Amino acid sequence: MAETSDFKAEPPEGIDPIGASSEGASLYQLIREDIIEGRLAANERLVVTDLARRHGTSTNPVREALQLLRGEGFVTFVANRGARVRPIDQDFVRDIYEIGVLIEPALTRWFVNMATSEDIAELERIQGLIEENNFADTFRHSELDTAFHTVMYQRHYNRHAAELWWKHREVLRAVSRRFNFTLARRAAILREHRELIAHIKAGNADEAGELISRHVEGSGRHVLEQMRARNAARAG
Amino acid sequence: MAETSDFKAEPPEGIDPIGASSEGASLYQLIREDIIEGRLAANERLVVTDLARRHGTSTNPVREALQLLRGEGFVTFVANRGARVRPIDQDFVRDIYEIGVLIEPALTRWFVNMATSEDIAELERIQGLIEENNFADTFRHSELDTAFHTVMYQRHYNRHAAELWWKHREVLRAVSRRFNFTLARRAAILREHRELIAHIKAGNADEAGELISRHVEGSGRHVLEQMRARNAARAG
DNA sequence: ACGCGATAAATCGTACATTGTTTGTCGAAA
DNA sequence: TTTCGACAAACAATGTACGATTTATCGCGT
Repeated sequence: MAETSDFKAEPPEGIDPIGASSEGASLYQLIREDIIEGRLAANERLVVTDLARRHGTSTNPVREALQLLRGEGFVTFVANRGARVRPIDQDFVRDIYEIGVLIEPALTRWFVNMATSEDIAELERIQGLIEENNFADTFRHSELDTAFHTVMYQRHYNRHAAELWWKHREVLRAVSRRFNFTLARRAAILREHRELIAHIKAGNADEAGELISRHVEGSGRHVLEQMRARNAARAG
Repeated sequence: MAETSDFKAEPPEGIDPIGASSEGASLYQLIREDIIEGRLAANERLVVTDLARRHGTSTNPVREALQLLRGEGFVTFVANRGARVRPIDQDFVRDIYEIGVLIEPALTRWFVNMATSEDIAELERIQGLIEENNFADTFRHSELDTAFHTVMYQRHYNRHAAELWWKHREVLRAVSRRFNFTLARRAAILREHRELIAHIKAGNADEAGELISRHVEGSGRHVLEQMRARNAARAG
């Protein structure tokens, strides 16, 4: 499939939660992206009439999209006062990184024991693109990094865990795109990916799991540090 | 608060995801319970008109409730074909138990380091009620057991993880109520709870985490075994 | 038994009514 | 003059009704 060099991260199969009415589905996606990408401010009111006008539909599809987003946790509701954008703040990001630290090692261990040579080739190919890009294009790195991990988690039998990972990843991807990578972090990412591939080749499931745990934790620490810095800059 | 002996499990604070319109909220809860408790069969069609008539409202609140349930994963949608009940089958249950095995130990370790003497007294009180009930009333055991773990996870700083646990727990509670506990499982539950309290008192966070891991895994194995048995009985 | 077309049924979008909330103005008291 | 509160008008959320379009059902003819 993605033989071209422009990578677009795709969800693991069977995850796509869309399927609403054509109108509703696209509305859901649009609003959701606006939230994740930060185009809608934290706690901003989501006025049904406005959204309907802005997207050229009537109010009902908007209302349904908002409920869907509520169920997924991106929107909060207060009775008779409508919807607001759930803030994607440091606590939010920390929470989902910590959950990742708990879940991803298990997914990784399973993958190591199930990996085919095609899987490994694919990982090495993506890793090649990552090193080639070398953080020049932040967006591209973000997509490639996501693709790298998707190869590992894609086929896991625990669809709930895989779906959870993907939903979290979509948020983190958008958040981390807003920042630059420190030199130290760049080096760590490349090193850890290479080390991970080595462990997979050797069939060292536990070592790979350990490594992923540190990888995710380091990634979380890095992003949170950046968020803190930006907040401090904004406040000071 | 719950000084009376009839326990009703309550969610950790700040979790309640309701807050829709008065109609919509209750509708959401009613349909959700019908799914979790198994009153609506797996893959059953959820016809908006029927649900509206049955609950004495118009269709719009139903549609919104269904979207909310979709976001939470209890309902699946196909475009132009409406909603169906997501089956709560063995895979589903296995998936969320496995996630529990990964997450609950971390929540437990944190609790052990934060537990006050009031917390411990509360745990011992609930454990007393559990032993007093001694599985005579399955429903009651289910509520008490949930309350026991809620005491531990309630105040965790990672609200996402606590919320995830609670949502999973609501499903598992309903599922496990459909079965009886084997004598072996009864003994294990009581023993592990007592042992857990001892670890908490001693401040042994890691041991408590280890124990919870086994506790959840054992619980999952037990429920899955029962589901398998019932399925086999139904098939044969 | 097997298409196949008519009919029934359900989803989905639109428009509207009702109810509750927010806002802004006016006037009186400090 | 400023502040506070009552009141009214605008606004927005929530519920209802309805029509258009798609999907499911059923009976008929082959």
